[in-house]
Amino acid sequence: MARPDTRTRILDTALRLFLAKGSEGVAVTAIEEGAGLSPGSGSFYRHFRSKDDVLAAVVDREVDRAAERRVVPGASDLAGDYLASLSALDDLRPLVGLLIREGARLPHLDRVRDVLAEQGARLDADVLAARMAAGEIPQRDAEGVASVVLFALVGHHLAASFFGGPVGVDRERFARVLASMVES
Amino acid sequence: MARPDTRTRILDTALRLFLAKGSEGVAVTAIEEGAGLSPGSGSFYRHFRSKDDVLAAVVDREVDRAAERRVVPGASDLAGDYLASLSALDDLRPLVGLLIREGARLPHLDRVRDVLAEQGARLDADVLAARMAAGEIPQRDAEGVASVVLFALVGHHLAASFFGGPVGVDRERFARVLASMVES
DNA sequence: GTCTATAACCAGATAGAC
DNA sequence: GTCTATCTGGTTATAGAC
Repeated sequence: MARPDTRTRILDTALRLFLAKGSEGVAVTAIEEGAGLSPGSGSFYRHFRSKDDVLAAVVDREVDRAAERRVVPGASDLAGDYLASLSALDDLRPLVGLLIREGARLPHLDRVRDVLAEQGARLDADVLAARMAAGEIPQRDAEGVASVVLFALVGHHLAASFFGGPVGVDRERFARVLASMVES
Repeated sequence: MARPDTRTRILDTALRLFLAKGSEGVAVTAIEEGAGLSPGSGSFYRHFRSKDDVLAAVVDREVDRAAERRVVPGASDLAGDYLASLSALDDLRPLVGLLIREGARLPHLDRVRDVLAEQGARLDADVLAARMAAGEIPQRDAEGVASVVLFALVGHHLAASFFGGPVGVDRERFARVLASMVES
């Protein structure tokens, strides 16, 4: 595994530092240093026009990575579905981290939102409504249940992401309990 | 209602700007301007030693406000409880916003965590376990259910906070559905 | 306590040699 | 493509008059 090229090393370093300190708190000098370039040299600028430019490129790359992921279609049971969703959220972690730290300042916010929405689409109220109609799960406000499930999963993920580790019960147990609350 | 004193105006302005842009992105000049002082004058420094100092003071004030709030003890029904919890989270919004934007850079992080934990304590697994034992709600993994409830509420709140408005179903409906999922 | 003025510093970005 | 060196602008923070 050869050393990645300079552009890639800059992107990797920038992502890491932006997540740790926010883009405002990171000097181009520090990015150069982290990428193995001489700090203070303008070598960074042979690859990106500005710090905003590299932020946009970092976001683009993360969105691309997120978009590439194929969403597995409805698995066997609900608990499995929810566990898979938590894993999918894991993959989105760097992107979500950027979103949280940079807020509305992020470029391409529309595209980011689209990709996140697509990832969340599988937790659709329609699927729940169909299962309710089929009598597989109890009749309830399908849209409301979908909303509860979505926010429970996202909340669990955000807490783990924010505190840097698992919070509360582990994810298998979490998915199991959540499924049981939907199913009965 | 007289105009607040300068120190208070500085704190108010700093909170607003920090939430909007993050503390790194806010110049002391801008805080002075927002507080009705002449931008570029060092008048700010008659009240705070530095920008970090005012950040600490802003956090302190928000934590104090959060700590002052009395948590209403277990109300009549679960849905009412959950609705009250969402309102309590609303009050914490500025503090949570700071936490999200500033991350680990925040001073007094321990105290912040303590206050937030206290606010969340009412969603205790013990209460659920007692109701399960009393036969009021179905027997389930009480700790797991408490975790799901907590993250659902927090997730709902964070999404609303982040996107600047209600997301998905309204909170009454959300609380009602969540309660029904716990109760049956 | 607020102002004008300014010092000291640091970060973003560029020039030109190699 | 990377380096040394530097320009430039903006930000923190201070000095001293009022």
